[in-house]
Amino acid sequence: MDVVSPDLNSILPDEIMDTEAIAMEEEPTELPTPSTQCEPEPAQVPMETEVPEIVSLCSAATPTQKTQALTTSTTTDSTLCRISSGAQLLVTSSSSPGIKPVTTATKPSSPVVSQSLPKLSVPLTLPANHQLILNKVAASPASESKSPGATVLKQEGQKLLVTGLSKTGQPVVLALPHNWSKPATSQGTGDAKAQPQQFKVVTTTARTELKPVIGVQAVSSASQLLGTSSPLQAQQVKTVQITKKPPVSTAGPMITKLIITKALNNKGLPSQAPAPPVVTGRVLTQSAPVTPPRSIAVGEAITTAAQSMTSSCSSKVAISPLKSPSKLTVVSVTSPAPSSPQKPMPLSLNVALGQQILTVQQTTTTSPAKAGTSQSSTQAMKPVQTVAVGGVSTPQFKTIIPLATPPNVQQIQVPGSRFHYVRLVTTTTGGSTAQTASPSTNTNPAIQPAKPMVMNTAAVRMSVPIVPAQTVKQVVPKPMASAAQVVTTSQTQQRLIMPATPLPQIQPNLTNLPPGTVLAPAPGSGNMGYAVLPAQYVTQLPQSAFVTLASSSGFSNPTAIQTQARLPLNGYCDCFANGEFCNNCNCVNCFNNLDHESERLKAIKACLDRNPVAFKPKIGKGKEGESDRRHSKGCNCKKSGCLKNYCECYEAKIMCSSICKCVGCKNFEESPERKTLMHLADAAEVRVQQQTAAKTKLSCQISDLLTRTTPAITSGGGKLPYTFVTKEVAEATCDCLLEQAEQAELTSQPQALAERLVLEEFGRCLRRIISSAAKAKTDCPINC
DNA sequence: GAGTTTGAAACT
DNA sequence: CAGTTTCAAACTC
Repeated sequence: MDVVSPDLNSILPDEIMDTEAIAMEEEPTELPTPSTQCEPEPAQVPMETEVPEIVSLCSAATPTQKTQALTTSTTTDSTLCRISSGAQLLVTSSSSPGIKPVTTATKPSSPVVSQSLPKLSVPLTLPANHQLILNKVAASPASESKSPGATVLKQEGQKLLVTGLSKTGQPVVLALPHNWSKPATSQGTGDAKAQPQQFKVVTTTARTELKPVIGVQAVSSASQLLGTSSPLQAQQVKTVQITKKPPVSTAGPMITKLIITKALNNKGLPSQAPAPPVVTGRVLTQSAPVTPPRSIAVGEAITTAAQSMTSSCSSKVAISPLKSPSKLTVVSVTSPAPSSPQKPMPLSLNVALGQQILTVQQTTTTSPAKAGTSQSSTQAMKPVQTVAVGGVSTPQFKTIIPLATPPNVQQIQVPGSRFHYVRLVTTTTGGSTAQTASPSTNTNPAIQPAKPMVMNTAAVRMSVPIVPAQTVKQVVPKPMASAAQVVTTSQTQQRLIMPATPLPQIQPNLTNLPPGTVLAPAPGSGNMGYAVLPAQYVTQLPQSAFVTLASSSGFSNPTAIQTQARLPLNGYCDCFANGEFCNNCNCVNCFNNLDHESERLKAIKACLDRNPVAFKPKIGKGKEGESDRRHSKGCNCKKSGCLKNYCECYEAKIMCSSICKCVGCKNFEESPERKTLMHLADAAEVRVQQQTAAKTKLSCQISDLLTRTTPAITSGGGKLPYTFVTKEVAEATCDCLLEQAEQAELTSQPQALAERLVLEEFGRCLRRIISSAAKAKTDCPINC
């Protein structure tokens, strides 16, 4: 099960994330090829379906397991967490309070990985209470690792790697050990078979809409993290289920964070570019002080989280929504209940992205015998697991934020904040000693040892919002060891991937971790300011800049906000509203950039002060029991009848609801005007499709002729062969002409104009035929 | 492309 | 909370 289906990789975004902060190396070819058995099923379920079909991605997953997974997914009584389409995926488990920095190193067995994260490791020594900026701009997708700034996720063996070069040319590698679900420590736990570790994917179909509105990125990111190679159909939601493995290090509590973000938008990125597998996930694991430093793959991190859960720690996963067509992938973390009698605890997590709800299944290993169970001495405390997707997607960027490995992690609850923050302090690690999550010594031969992924990181402190507390339902066992789950300090392993595609209008209604969101320091909890930076930030950031955000003292000083320059940072800027830095927009005197970092942060703070939900998606799920999306605030249209794009409801292709204050609304189900508009829109779309198809057909016909007919073209430059005008070409041409005529008719063009349009179209067709013939003549003079 | 309309957000 | 102002997108010509 450790295996991540290669198919999943296809899901990976075209864009390549550029993470300068992360250094990664590709694994040696030794890695076993990923099992092909686990092919994500294309099953599609409406995105809003809360209980998506689960598909096992793991090779190890047996049909039975699939069935289980599905069954568990349907379970609703367990912990439910809604994940908004944030750009972040965060998995954390709290552990013991001890906050010792732990060094992380790759597994000794895996020599390769231990190379560094040059940038992070060295320069990133952050002063306490400071933050780390993680986002990075995606580079051109096509170029893969060769192109700087491109981060490519590769799956080798069962490992998932992200490799690439940052813009600065520094290697970036993210790896998911195939056995990531296994405990980091190579404890000869039971055989893998006994404990099925699986990835399961739940696929749901998103509703098909002209405009995919929902932050799909989050999903895709998650999928990337999983390393699935199968291409995701647009509008699919996938849930990955991970079976927990026994805790790795028993020494101490561990906290694992996983943040995944992805940017959908391809501004400036060639949308057509082939999508190389991209890795967006990174996980850092922090072992307890006692345990040796090590680096952990994502899977492992999750496992760790599960462990922590068992130890009455809460693990949280936040998935930021990415604006992707309609894919949503949720990674569920399965946590075994160590202390408890191995009863499987199905925890279902619901993720809502805009209108989408994902169910994340959490299964716990049922058999105690399995894995060398962690030493979780803690009692049978029910772990709290939270999955949240939130954040603002930034279209243009993907960000992977590597977190230093074994840093101290503190979960901090900021009063008044919906977000939980984790403070991470990582120490630079030589990296040589670190162990990979999947020990080669694994007792289960079936499980391929995960290749160690080494991430060197300098001491870094990172503050990351884990989960918006309010947005996520948490099931907290009464017998919590410590009441303050949220504010707990623990050591963790972390990886951050920051997001970012903006979902300007449609975002998950629940949790949002808006990139660019800055939260004031928790008065009582700490002196730290918290911020989530948009991916663009990274691009603008010089290496050293990663730290700069941390120092933003503006948070601590609320009064400073008052002075913020309103200028470009005002709410009118969509970039800013989306939590992004301005890039290629038309802003004048723009302050929404790194050059005006402090002003920007202040503005963000000010916005949040004014409107705590300023960065939340406007379109969310309706009231309980309502399946349709609706505008969170409702529109206020007066003249447009809510049938123009001025209306936010109409623009989002949703009906106005009772909360709207619009006047003369015609945007309701039975509205004839609305129906007419919809009909016209559909008709227009059909026409465009037909026209495109006709042109495509013509091109194909011509191309086909060129390849197979080798007509009697005289090399001497004689007449262009009329033989090109074959029956097929003639038919295709006629199609084009008819289409043109139809279009003219539909648009009520005068006959004269219609005729002219048809003739012009005919002229174009002829030119194309002639051009193609001439080209053929030139290209194959010999044959001719 | 310029000008107008529109409604959200900011502001008072 | 209501009215006004500002703004940029949507729309029209």
